Amino acid sequence: MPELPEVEVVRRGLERWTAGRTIASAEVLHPRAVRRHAAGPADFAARLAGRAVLPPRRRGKYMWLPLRDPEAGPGRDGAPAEALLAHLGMSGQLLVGEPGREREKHLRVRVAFTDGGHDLRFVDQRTFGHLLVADLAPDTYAHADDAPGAAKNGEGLVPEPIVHIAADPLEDAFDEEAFVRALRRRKTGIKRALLDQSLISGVGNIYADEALWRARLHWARPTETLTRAEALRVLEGAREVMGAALAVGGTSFDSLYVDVNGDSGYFERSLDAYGRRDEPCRRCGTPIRRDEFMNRSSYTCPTCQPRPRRARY
DNA sequence: CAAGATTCCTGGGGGC
DNA sequence: TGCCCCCAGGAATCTT
Repeated sequence: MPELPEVEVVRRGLERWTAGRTIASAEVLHPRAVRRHAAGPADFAARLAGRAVLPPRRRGKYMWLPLRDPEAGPGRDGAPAEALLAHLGMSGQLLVGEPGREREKHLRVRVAFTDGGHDLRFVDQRTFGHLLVADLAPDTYAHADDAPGAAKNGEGLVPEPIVHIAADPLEDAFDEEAFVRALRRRKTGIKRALLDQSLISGVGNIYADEALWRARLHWARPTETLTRAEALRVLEGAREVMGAALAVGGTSFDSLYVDVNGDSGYFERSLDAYGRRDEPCRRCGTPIRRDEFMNRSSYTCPTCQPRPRRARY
């Protein structure tokens, strides 16, 4: 399941393989893959054809390729106005490879480039992921002191459909104090808050459990009872675990999460809580417990992460 | 308005 | 061996 580290691995692959190239054409093989592009698949393809792609950017689990008109000469500020926005959902893959290779079974969108080199394919078995072309809007999380000239790569801009997505904890723009304040103002359980992308982005079910295990907090802990120190501990746990996962190429349980070259990450063996039902806690040896919550699994150590007397879901 | 429930989707795997 | 059912879960959209 692609969360922040997995998406970042893909973003880096795109940076290497697509930045600076010009799109020749795009082909939508399954309309559901572009369902959030309101103007429809034909408009989606038309907006990509002939555009050059700038280095990819990412916020949380979303990534985007700012688009530029290659013929735009001097006299304009050169700042991109639109971007190709992608979310991988549960099973989405962005793959780069030889144009002539066989079509993947769940190929949804194919993008060809004017140089005739490697193409870009969006493959998605469960079709929870999607692509769209969107206007770029000012980023409310951006620092005001961005370097001059940065705008030409779309810095300080974010696709309009994701302006409500909070900064992620690996961004410079992430405001720790604002996060702690917002978290403690909520009246819900800590895990639900971590999964709410408008508070902190990039955290999904796997890394939420890992961050909580590191912080020694139970998933049903009411946010309004968290101390400042506890809130910072969860944040630190999230940063550490996602940073460690990124360093080894992300987490992969099967062939559904892969980088742009189709290779899997190695972080699964390093998980401390997620998926470890009945296995000994790596801190204290107590068997890890699985609970059901929000129609998904939550894994905790009953000793290190005792259930609060007053639980919130 | 905020919190919680519902909804979309497909193939792998377990049970019988 | 085959079939049925459950399960995985991000986030928009809904209901309360």
